[in-house]
Amino acid sequence: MTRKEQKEERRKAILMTALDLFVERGYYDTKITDIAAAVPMSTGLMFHYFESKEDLLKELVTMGLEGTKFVDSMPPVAPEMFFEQFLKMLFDFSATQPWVFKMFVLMGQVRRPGMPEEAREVALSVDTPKVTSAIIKAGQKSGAFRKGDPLQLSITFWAAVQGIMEEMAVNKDYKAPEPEWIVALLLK
Amino acid sequence: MTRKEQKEERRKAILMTALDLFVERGYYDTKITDIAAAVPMSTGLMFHYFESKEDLLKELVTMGLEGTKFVDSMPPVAPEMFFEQFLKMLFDFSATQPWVFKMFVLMGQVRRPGMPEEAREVALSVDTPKVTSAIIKAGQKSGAFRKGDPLQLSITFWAAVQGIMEEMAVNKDYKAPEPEWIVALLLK
DNA sequence: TAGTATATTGAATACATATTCAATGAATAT
DNA sequence: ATATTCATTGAATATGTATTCAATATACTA
Repeated sequence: MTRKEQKEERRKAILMTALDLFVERGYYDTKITDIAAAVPMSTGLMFHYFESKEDLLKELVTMGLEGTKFVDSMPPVAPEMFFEQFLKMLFDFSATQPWVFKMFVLMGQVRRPGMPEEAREVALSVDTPKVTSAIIKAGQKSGAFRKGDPLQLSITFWAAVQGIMEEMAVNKDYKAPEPEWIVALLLK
Repeated sequence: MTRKEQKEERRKAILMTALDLFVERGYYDTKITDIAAAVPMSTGLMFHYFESKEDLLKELVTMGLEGTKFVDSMPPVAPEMFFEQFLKMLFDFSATQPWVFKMFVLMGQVRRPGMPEEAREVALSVDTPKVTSAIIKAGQKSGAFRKGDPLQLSITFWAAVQGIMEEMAVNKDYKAPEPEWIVALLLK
């Protein structure tokens, strides 16, 4: 393994550790020393790999942004199926690929006011509720979805999902719910 | 107005300002100087009214705990109605008594790991999901509620509500959803 | 093997922010 | 009226934590 690859490995280890801690304890309550201790490595070395704590967050969110592209790779399905399949995938990830799941949670957290500006802008650069409101509109036409402003329904849905995922990230005793429970929010 | 009353007023003003900021920007990103500037008052004076920032948070959460008692004052209703009425009340509060609403959001936030221990313990001292799982169980008996572990359903419901309320607290363009959308999570 | 680049450490520094404090003004009591 | 208590300020201090840095070890290059 080349030195460059080594470095890349180490960077990833830091990123994954930071992701865990950011999601479990929150960005501001996670200290650089906490991340360093968990990797483990000295605190000073952290700055050999990342310019700053904010930079670390920004890189994570940028990765997360890439990740949102996997939505595009989902096979096209009817609106009635889209949300259920998406949630199924997401909740399965929570067991098989926790980092994908945590990334999703982080993206939601970083969108909130008060988070470091640069990272926040990256997180806000994809507007999921707007995208999925089109799917909801289609579902309403076909009659399976409940009446109501599609954007409001969409925001409500994703806000509920965010709340549930944060609970999952933090409460180890809590098992992922059935996707259909949550999709019921949208259906007639 | 006596001096004692004056002081009480001022304390309340600080508490309400802090509540706004804590909910909108998060506890750790809200600086004492931010609260002081918003009240407004000098930063030093803050410590004439409260021992510390953590103490301020703890007093807020203690108030919130009192507030949970208003649930007991809700007229007894059938399980199918309980959640819908509760949400209706909560969402109405978001317009008429924003502080009650924000308090609810804050309680949820302070329960999370990484928040100051004393305040967190107070917030955790009431276990809403456990309480309402009994109502869900009753609703399942009567046939209106969907199948599934009552506690898991209960946690899911409140996690979704928390997510939606945080969205409301932060996104001024977002209008409160219809309670029935969310209650659909529990119903058959 | 010698020399150069990279990785690593932990202590020193810089910085942000919570908290204290000495001084001043305003209200209340005697 | 004077004394006493409380409210208020803003600057000084303490504290916690991000960041830098000089020193050392380790890995690569020729």
